[in-house]
Amino acid sequence: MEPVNRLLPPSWFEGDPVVIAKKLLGKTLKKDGVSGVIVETEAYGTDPASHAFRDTPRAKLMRETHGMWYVYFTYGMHWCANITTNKKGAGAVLIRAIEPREGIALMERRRGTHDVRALCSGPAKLCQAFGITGKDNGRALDETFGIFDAPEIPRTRIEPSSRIGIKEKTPLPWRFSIKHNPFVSR
DNA sequence: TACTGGATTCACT
DNA sequence: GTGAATCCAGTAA
Repeated sequence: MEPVNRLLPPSWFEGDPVVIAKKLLGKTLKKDGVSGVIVETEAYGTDPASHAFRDTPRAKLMRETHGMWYVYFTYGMHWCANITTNKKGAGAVLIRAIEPREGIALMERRRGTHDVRALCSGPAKLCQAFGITGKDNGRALDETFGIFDAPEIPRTRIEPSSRIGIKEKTPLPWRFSIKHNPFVSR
């Protein structure tokens, strides 16, 4: 049994992104006094839906690191936070939703809402609530911005996701979420 | 250099 | 359910 509230080391993120994505559920994300429990993740490898599908500069982190933050900008206004995973092949896990725990007042200010369920129920929402931006891209996970162990082992459901993934009929990416949790996206 | 479309969210109908 | 917001990485020329 692993000790509770331990900062997960980079080696913890070395492996198959699908496996890591599932194991991340129930773990705690902490950043500068704000924290919450991860309730939804998505795994990306080298499938067509993944940035690493092509060998581009942006995907360098996914191809060459594990246990680091990969933060990218999308739709002209949103940030999305991933953790790189796979040492041998490209991989990353997108954090899609979080159940807020600490620093809720700060999250509410950043998000401009008092609806707790709307604070982190989406990849771009949680980045706004946690103050995650492009400045965090390429950072190593540490005590101030990292993933911590949690005692509970959540029940999960597994489903194929992403419009691209479905359209291209690829098995990836895979989305994982804690069953019946009200803080998941959609 | 000039498009094109996106791992999203929100307001509006 | 639909469309706008809005910037950047990637691609084509």
